[in-house]
Amino acid sequence: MVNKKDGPSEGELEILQVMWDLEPATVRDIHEEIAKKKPIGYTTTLKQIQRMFDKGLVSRKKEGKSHVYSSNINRQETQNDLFNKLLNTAFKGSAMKLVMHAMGKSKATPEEIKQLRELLDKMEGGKK
Amino acid sequence: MVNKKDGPSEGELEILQVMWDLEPATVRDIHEEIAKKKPIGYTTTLKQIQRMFDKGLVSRKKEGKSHVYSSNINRQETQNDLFNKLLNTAFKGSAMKLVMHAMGKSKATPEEIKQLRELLDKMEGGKK
DNA sequence: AATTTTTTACGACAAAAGTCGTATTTTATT
DNA sequence: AATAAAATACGACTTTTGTCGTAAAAAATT
Repeated sequence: MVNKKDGPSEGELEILQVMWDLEPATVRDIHEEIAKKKPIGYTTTLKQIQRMFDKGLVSRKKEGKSHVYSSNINRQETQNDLFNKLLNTAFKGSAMKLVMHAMGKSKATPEEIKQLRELLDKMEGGKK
Repeated sequence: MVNKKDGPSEGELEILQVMWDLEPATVRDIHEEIAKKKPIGYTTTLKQIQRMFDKGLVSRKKEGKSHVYSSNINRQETQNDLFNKLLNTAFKGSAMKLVMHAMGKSKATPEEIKQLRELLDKMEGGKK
Protein backbone atom coordinates (compact mmCIF):
# COMPACT_ATOMS: atom_id res chain seq x y z
CA MET A 1 0.00 0.00 0.00
CA VAL A 2 1.78 3.05 -1.19
CA ASN A 3 -0.67 5.79 -1.42
CA LYS A 4 -3.55 7.03 0.68
CA LYS A 5 -3.72 10.65 -0.39
CA ASP A 6 -6.84 12.51 0.43
CA GLY A 7 -6.85 14.60 -2.62
CA PRO A 8 -8.33 18.06 -3.03
CA SER A 9 -11.78 18.88 -1.72
CA GLU A 10 -14.77 19.53 -3.88
CA GLY A 11 -14.21 23.26 -3.88
CA GLU A 12 -10.51 22.96 -4.40
CA LEU A 13 -11.13 20.75 -7.37
CA GLU A 14 -13.38 23.35 -8.85
CA ILE A 15 -10.64 25.91 -8.56
CA LEU A 16 -8.03 23.58 -9.89
CA GLN A 17 -10.09 22.76 -12.93
CA VAL A 18 -10.23 26.42 -13.79
CA MET A 19 -6.64 27.03 -12.89
CA TRP A 20 -5.43 24.25 -15.11
CA ASP A 21 -7.07 25.97 -18.01
CA LEU A 22 -5.89 29.49 -17.30
CA GLU A 23 -2.62 28.93 -15.59
CA PRO A 24 -0.91 31.09 -14.60
CA ALA A 25 -3.89 33.00 -13.31
CA THR A 26 -4.83 35.64 -10.83
CA VAL A 27 -7.48 35.22 -8.19
CA ARG A 28 -9.61 37.52 -10.25
CA ASP A 29 -9.28 35.42 -13.37
CA ILE A 30 -10.29 32.32 -11.53
CA HIS A 31 -13.02 34.01 -9.63
CA GLU A 32 -14.61 35.45 -12.74
CA GLU A 33 -14.73 32.04 -14.28
CA ILE A 34 -16.24 30.34 -11.29
CA ALA A 35 -18.68 33.15 -10.72
CA LYS A 36 -20.14 32.44 -14.13
CA LYS A 37 -21.51 29.22 -12.79
CA LYS A 38 -22.62 30.20 -9.34
CA PRO A 39 -22.96 33.23 -7.10
CA ILE A 40 -19.93 33.51 -4.90
CA GLY A 41 -18.01 36.35 -3.30
CA TYR A 42 -14.58 37.39 -4.46
CA THR A 43 -13.08 37.04 -1.02
CA THR A 44 -14.40 33.54 -0.81
CA THR A 45 -12.47 32.48 -3.84
CA LEU A 46 -9.49 34.42 -2.61
CA LYS A 47 -9.56 32.71 0.74
CA GLN A 48 -9.91 29.32 -0.81
CA ILE A 49 -6.94 29.90 -3.04
CA GLN A 50 -4.90 31.27 -0.17
CA ARG A 51 -5.60 28.18 1.82
CA MET A 52 -4.57 26.06 -1.09
CA PHE A 53 -1.37 28.06 -1.17
CA ASP A 54 -0.80 27.39 2.51
CA LYS A 55 -1.33 23.71 1.94
CA GLY A 56 1.12 23.78 -0.89
CA LEU A 57 -1.43 22.85 -3.51
CA VAL A 58 -0.54 25.87 -5.59
CA SER A 59 2.34 28.28 -6.00
CA ARG A 60 2.27 31.95 -6.66
CA LYS A 61 4.43 34.78 -7.73
CA LYS A 62 3.94 38.48 -7.48
CA GLU A 63 3.44 39.79 -10.93
CA GLY A 64 2.78 43.48 -11.19
CA LYS A 65 -0.05 44.35 -8.87
CA SER A 66 -1.27 40.93 -8.02
CA HIS A 67 -0.38 37.35 -7.38
CA VAL A 68 -0.34 34.90 -10.18
CA TYR A 69 -1.03 31.32 -9.25
CA SER A 70 -0.15 27.99 -10.74
CA SER A 71 -1.11 24.58 -9.53
CA ASN A 72 1.46 22.30 -8.01
CA ILE A 73 -0.37 19.15 -8.71
CA ASN A 74 -0.66 17.45 -12.00
CA ARG A 75 -3.89 17.55 -13.85
CA GLN A 76 -3.57 14.16 -15.47
CA GLU A 77 -2.65 12.53 -12.24
CA THR A 78 -5.45 14.10 -10.31
CA GLN A 79 -7.98 13.11 -12.90
CA ASN A 80 -6.63 9.64 -12.87
CA ASP A 81 -7.05 9.49 -9.12
CA LEU A 82 -10.64 10.52 -9.52
CA PHE A 83 -11.12 7.98 -12.22
CA ASN A 84 -9.72 5.24 -10.02
CA LYS A 85 -11.88 6.21 -7.14
CA LEU A 86 -14.97 5.91 -9.26
CA LEU A 87 -13.73 2.70 -10.74
CA ASN A 88 -13.18 1.10 -7.38
CA THR A 89 -16.34 2.23 -5.72
CA ALA A 90 -19.13 2.45 -8.23
CA PHE A 91 -17.76 -0.11 -10.62
CA LYS A 92 -16.01 -2.41 -8.21
CA GLY A 93 -12.79 -2.22 -10.10
CA SER A 94 -14.09 -3.42 -13.44
CA ALA A 95 -12.89 -1.00 -16.04
CA MET A 96 -14.94 -2.80 -18.63
CA LYS A 97 -18.10 -2.23 -16.70
CA LEU A 98 -17.21 1.41 -16.63
CA VAL A 99 -16.50 1.38 -20.33
CA MET A 100 -19.83 -0.16 -21.09
CA HIS A 101 -21.56 2.39 -18.97
CA ALA A 102 -19.76 5.23 -20.68
CA MET A 103 -20.47 3.87 -24.12
CA GLY A 104 -24.08 3.72 -23.26
CA LYS A 105 -24.27 7.43 -22.89
CA SER A 106 -21.88 8.40 -25.56
CA LYS A 107 -22.86 9.57 -28.99
CA ALA A 108 -19.68 8.39 -30.56
CA THR A 109 -18.85 9.72 -33.97
CA PRO A 110 -17.96 7.28 -36.75
CA GLU A 111 -14.43 8.51 -36.39
CA GLU A 112 -14.34 7.63 -32.73
CA ILE A 113 -15.90 4.28 -33.32
CA LYS A 114 -13.18 3.54 -35.78
CA GLN A 115 -10.60 4.56 -33.25
CA LEU A 116 -12.09 2.27 -30.71
CA ARG A 117 -12.09 -0.65 -33.09
CA GLU A 118 -8.44 -0.09 -33.71
CA LEU A 119 -7.79 0.01 -30.04
CA LEU A 120 -9.61 -3.27 -29.65
CA ASP A 121 -7.58 -4.84 -32.41
CA LYS A 122 -4.44 -3.71 -30.76
CA MET A 123 -5.47 -5.11 -27.43
CA GLU A 124 -6.35 -8.41 -28.94
CA GLY A 125 -3.15 -8.55 -30.87
CA GLY A 126 -1.13 -7.71 -27.83
CA LYS A 127 -2.46 -10.64 -25.86
CA LYS A 128 -0.57 -13.81 -26.66
CA MET B 1 -31.71 22.56 -14.78
CA VAL B 2 -33.50 20.06 -12.68
CA ASN B 3 -31.16 18.69 -10.19
CA LYS B 4 -28.47 20.07 -7.94
CA LYS B 5 -28.23 17.37 -5.31
CA ASP B 6 -25.18 17.26 -3.16
CA GLY B 7 -25.00 13.55 -2.93
CA PRO B 8 -23.66 11.47 -0.07
CA SER B 9 -20.33 12.18 1.55
CA GLU B 10 -17.31 9.99 1.26
CA GLY B 11 -18.09 8.05 4.38
CA GLU B 12 -21.75 7.76 3.59
CA LEU B 13 -20.87 6.34 0.22
CA GLU B 14 -18.75 3.74 1.87
CA ILE B 15 -21.66 2.66 3.99
CA LEU B 16 -24.06 2.73 1.12
CA GLN B 17 -21.84 0.54 -0.99
CA VAL B 18 -21.91 -2.09 1.71
CA MET B 19 -25.57 -1.62 2.42
CA TRP B 20 -26.51 -2.10 -1.18
CA ASP B 21 -24.89 -5.49 -1.08
CA LEU B 22 -26.32 -6.67 2.23
CA GLU B 23 -29.60 -4.90 2.36
CA PRO B 24 -31.51 -5.18 4.59
CA ALA B 25 -28.71 -5.04 7.09
CA THR B 26 -28.02 -4.24 10.70
CA VAL B 27 -25.47 -1.79 11.88
CA ARG B 28 -23.41 -4.73 12.98
CA ASP B 29 -23.48 -6.34 9.55
CA ILE B 30 -22.34 -3.17 7.92
CA HIS B 31 -19.79 -2.40 10.52
CA GLU B 32 -18.18 -5.82 10.31
CA GLU B 33 -17.78 -5.40 6.62
CA ILE B 34 -16.28 -1.97 6.81
CA ALA B 35 -14.06 -2.92 9.69
CA LYS B 36 -12.42 -5.47 7.46
CA LYS B 37 -10.88 -2.69 5.49
CA LYS B 38 -9.99 -0.23 8.19
CA PRO B 39 -9.93 0.12 11.93
CA ILE B 40 -13.02 1.91 13.07
CA GLY B 41 -15.22 1.85 16.15
CA TYR B 42 -18.65 0.32 16.16
CA THR B 43 -20.28 3.46 17.49
CA THR B 44 -18.71 5.42 14.70
CA THR B 45 -20.45 3.36 12.11
CA LEU B 46 -23.60 3.44 14.16
CA LYS B 47 -23.55 7.18 14.41
CA GLN B 48 -22.94 7.60 10.76
CA ILE B 49 -25.85 5.38 9.89
CA GLN B 50 -28.08 7.14 12.36
CA ARG B 51 -27.26 10.44 10.79
CA MET B 52 -28.05 9.00 7.42
CA PHE B 53 -31.35 7.93 8.85
CA ASP B 54 -32.02 11.44 10.11
CA LYS B 55 -31.22 12.83 6.72
CA GLY B 56 -33.57 10.37 5.13
CA LEU B 57 -30.87 8.58 3.21
CA VAL B 58 -31.88 5.25 4.67
CA SER B 59 -34.90 3.66 6.30
CA ARG B 60 -35.04 1.22 9.13
CA LYS B 61 -37.32 -1.16 10.85
CA LYS B 62 -37.10 -2.82 14.21
CA GLU B 63 -36.55 -6.47 13.61
CA GLY B 64 -36.12 -8.59 16.71
CA LYS B 65 -33.44 -7.03 18.83
CA SER B 66 -32.03 -4.56 16.41
CA HIS B 67 -32.70 -2.19 13.61
CA VAL B 68 -32.49 -3.31 10.07
CA TYR B 69 -31.60 -0.70 7.53
CA SER B 70 -32.19 -0.26 3.85
CA SER B 71 -31.05 2.52 1.61
CA ASN B 72 -33.51 4.99 0.25
CA ILE B 73 -31.46 5.99 -2.68
CA ASN B 74 -30.93 3.98 -5.75
CA ARG B 75 -27.62 2.37 -6.37
CA GLN B 76 -27.66 2.73 -10.10
CA GLU B 77 -28.69 6.31 -9.90
CA THR B 78 -26.07 7.23 -7.37
CA GLN B 79 -23.36 5.56 -9.36
CA ASN B 80 -24.55 7.32 -12.42
CA ASP B 81 -24.35 10.63 -10.60
CA LEU B 82 -20.80 9.88 -9.65
CA PHE B 83 -20.03 8.87 -13.16
CA ASN B 84 -21.45 12.09 -14.51
CA LYS B 85 -19.53 14.16 -12.08
CA LEU B 86 -16.30 12.60 -13.18
CA LEU B 87 -17.29 12.89 -16.78
CA ASN B 88 -18.03 16.57 -16.50
CA THR B 89 -15.03 17.56 -14.48
CA ALA B 90 -12.09 15.39 -15.37
CA PHE B 91 -13.20 14.58 -18.87
CA LYS B 92 -15.05 17.73 -19.74
CA GLY B 93 -18.11 15.85 -20.80
CA SER B 94 -16.52 13.64 -23.39
CA ALA B 95 -17.65 10.11 -22.69
CA MET B 96 -15.36 8.86 -25.40
CA LYS B 97 -12.35 10.38 -23.72
CA LEU B 98 -13.38 8.58 -20.60
CA VAL B 99 -13.84 5.36 -22.51
CA MET B 100 -10.40 5.60 -23.99
CA HIS B 101 -8.93 6.24 -20.62
CA ALA B 102 -10.71 3.27 -19.13
CA MET B 103 -9.72 0.99 -21.95
CA GLY B 104 -6.17 1.96 -21.41
CA LYS B 105 -6.13 0.44 -17.98
CA SER B 106 -8.39 -2.46 -18.61
CA LYS B 107 -7.20 -5.99 -19.13
CA ALA B 108 -10.21 -6.93 -21.14
CA THR B 109 -10.86 -10.59 -21.69
CA PRO B 110 -11.43 -11.84 -25.23
CA GLU B 111 -15.03 -12.26 -24.24
CA GLU B 112 -15.35 -8.65 -23.25
CA ILE B 113 -13.60 -7.49 -26.33
CA LYS B 114 -16.12 -9.39 -28.36
CA GLN B 115 -18.92 -7.77 -26.44
CA LEU B 116 -17.49 -4.37 -27.09
CA ARG B 117 -17.20 -5.05 -30.78
CA GLU B 118 -20.81 -5.98 -30.87
CA LEU B 119 -21.73 -2.87 -29.05
CA LEU B 120 -19.80 -0.84 -31.57
CA ASP B 121 -21.57 -2.59 -34.42
CA LYS B 122 -24.86 -1.84 -32.87
CA MET B 123 -24.00 1.81 -32.41
CA GLU B 124 -22.87 2.13 -35.95
CA GLY B 125 -25.90 0.35 -37.26
CA GLY B 126 -28.19 2.57 -35.29
CA LYS B 127 -26.84 5.71 -36.84
CA LYS B 128 -28.23 6.34 -40.28
C1' DA C 1 -33.51 -12.73 39.46
C1' DA C 2 -28.81 -11.21 38.76
C1' DT C 3 -25.34 -10.52 35.47
C1' DT C 4 -23.45 -10.02 31.02
C1' DT C 5 -23.77 -8.79 26.30
C1' DT C 6 -25.82 -6.15 22.58
C1' DT C 7 -27.85 -2.22 20.70
C1' DT C 8 -29.20 2.18 20.72
C1' DA C 9 -29.29 6.95 21.91
C1' DC C 10 -26.78 11.13 22.96
C1' DG C 11 -23.63 14.35 23.36
C1' DA C 12 -18.93 16.05 22.54
C1' DC C 13 -14.95 17.44 20.05
C1' DA C 14 -11.75 18.39 16.48
C1' DA C 15 -10.72 19.12 11.79
C1' DA C 16 -12.09 20.39 7.28
C1' DA C 17 -14.84 23.24 4.24
C1' DG C 18 -17.24 26.99 2.63
C1' DT C 19 -18.51 31.83 3.12
C1' DC C 20 -17.94 36.51 4.19
C1' DG C 21 -16.90 41.05 6.34
C1' DT C 22 -13.46 44.30 7.52
C1' DA C 23 -9.16 46.21 7.71
C1' DT C 24 -4.62 46.97 5.28
C1' DT C 25 -1.68 47.55 1.75
C1' DT C 26 -0.80 48.61 -3.11
C1' DT C 27 -1.53 50.68 -7.24
C1' DA C 28 -4.05 53.89 -10.17
C1' DT C 29 -6.53 58.03 -11.11
C1' DT C 30 -7.54 62.72 -10.52
C1' DA D 1 -0.87 64.80 -2.87
C1' DA D 2 -5.67 63.21 -2.36
C1' DT D 3 -8.90 60.11 -3.49
C1' DA D 4 -10.52 56.07 -5.47
C1' DA D 5 -9.97 51.35 -6.87
C1' DA D 6 -7.98 46.78 -6.59
C1' DA D 7 -5.82 43.13 -4.04
C1' DT D 8 -4.43 40.95 -0.09
C1' DA D 9 -4.47 39.56 4.60
C1' DC D 10 -7.11 38.19 8.60
C1' DG D 11 -10.28 36.67 11.43
C1' DA D 12 -14.80 34.82 12.42
C1' DC D 13 -18.75 31.92 11.95
C1' DT D 14 -21.47 27.97 10.35
C1' DT D 15 -21.89 23.30 8.57
C1' DT D 16 -20.52 19.02 7.74
C1' DT D 17 -17.72 15.05 8.68
C1' DG D 18 -15.52 11.74 11.10
C1' DT D 19 -14.64 9.65 15.64
C1' DC D 20 -15.67 8.34 20.09
C1' DG D 21 -17.08 7.79 24.99
C1' DT D 22 -20.68 7.04 28.09
C1' DA D 23 -25.05 6.05 29.53
C1' DA D 24 -29.50 3.92 29.04
C1' DA D 25 -32.43 0.28 27.16
C1' DA D 26 -33.13 -4.47 25.54
C1' DA D 27 -32.16 -9.07 25.22
C1' DA D 28 -29.66 -13.11 26.29
C1' DT D 29 -27.18 -16.02 29.74
C1' DT D 30 -26.34 -18.01 33.96
